[in-house]
Amino acid sequence: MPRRALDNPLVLAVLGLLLEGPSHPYQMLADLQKRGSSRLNRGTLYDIVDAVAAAGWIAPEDRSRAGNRPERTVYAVTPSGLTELRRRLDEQIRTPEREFSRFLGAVSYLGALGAEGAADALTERAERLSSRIAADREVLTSIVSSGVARLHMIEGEYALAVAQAELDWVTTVVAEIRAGELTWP
Amino acid sequence: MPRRALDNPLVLAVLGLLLEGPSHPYQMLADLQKRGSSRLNRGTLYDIVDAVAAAGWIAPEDRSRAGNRPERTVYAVTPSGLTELRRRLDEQIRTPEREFSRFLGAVSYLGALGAEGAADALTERAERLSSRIAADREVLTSIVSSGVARLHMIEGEYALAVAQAELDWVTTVVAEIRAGELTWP
DNA sequence: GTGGCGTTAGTCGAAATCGACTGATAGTTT
DNA sequence: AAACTATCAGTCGATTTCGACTAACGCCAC
Repeated sequence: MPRRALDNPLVLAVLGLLLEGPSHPYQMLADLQKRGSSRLNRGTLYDIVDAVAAAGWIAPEDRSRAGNRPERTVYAVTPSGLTELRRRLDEQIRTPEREFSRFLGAVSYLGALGAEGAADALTERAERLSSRIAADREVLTSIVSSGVARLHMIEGEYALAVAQAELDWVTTVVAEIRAGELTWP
Repeated sequence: MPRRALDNPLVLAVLGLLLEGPSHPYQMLADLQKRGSSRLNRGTLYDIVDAVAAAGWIAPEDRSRAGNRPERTVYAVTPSGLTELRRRLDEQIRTPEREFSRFLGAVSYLGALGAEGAADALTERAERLSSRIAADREVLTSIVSSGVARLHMIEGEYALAVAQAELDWVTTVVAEIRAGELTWP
């Protein structure tokens, strides 16, 4: 009985997805990937779904098959699963955690690139970030104006806000390096 | 020969730490933890160090022991390790990745908490965030004014900037919910 | 001086995660 | 119609990560 597996952040994602309607793992994978979740392994998802089912938070609803393809097991959230979802949601929103992104890990050792190298790399990041932000913003507004409730796009707004802050920071740092205000010891 | 292990973000951290001087895993662990890195397992660190050493990017320098305690193997970066560090640094700074924090995962399903519940939880987050930001800011300025080069604290500045952006976003969303501008469908 | 407690340092079996593989269907070339 | 490719769905052995354990030291109190 996998116990530690229930710590996985995917648990929340699975519960959340199933809240919008019953689904099977393969489908969930596609949904999660469309919502941008990079690096997410199929095998892992099946393991998590099994663990969540063992915990009683979701239950198989149906074992349909289309044609002679492998059976697909369709799951739905149970009442206790709904409670658990709310509990986790509440807790994870209330308590901010220090998360360590790849980028944060990298800037820690910015010194090793030298002033030039650092300014260079940061400049490219700024460019990429800024075009990604523009694209995302466009997608977001077009979806919302097509009638989808803003609440369902709220995580997109958050991501944009954070990305914009990062962009601002990167551009000011580049400026400081170029102006000689941030010096290499 | 562990190959995938070299993808681990800890690899960069190990290389970066050793750049500041030779050290042994247990010491690195303490350093990394002091720099705020939460969730970081000792066993994992030893595994990574082994893998990095097998890749030839670091090499044992010394096997000293204090008293009759377990030997400690002191590692130092090799020339090829320095190259690799620069390569990774450059790449990770240049290419922004979509990272998925716990919080982002949670806001995606904010709906499940209801307007009241959401506003409540977000309010608490805002409070905690804001006091943490104040504390961090103070620590940062005191360190810099004590003579440590600003470049070595740059990741702290970045973290603060992002945290502040998150705080701003959370407070505006709370205000919108309370004002009935963000509605529950 | 010995009993307890916190720190130093590392090891190792168990648990979680990954990704390559299977094997079927549907559509498109050749 | 055989051959090729893409998508659907899941399984399973190999790899990675975890955390409980060992064990020695230093220090303080009783």
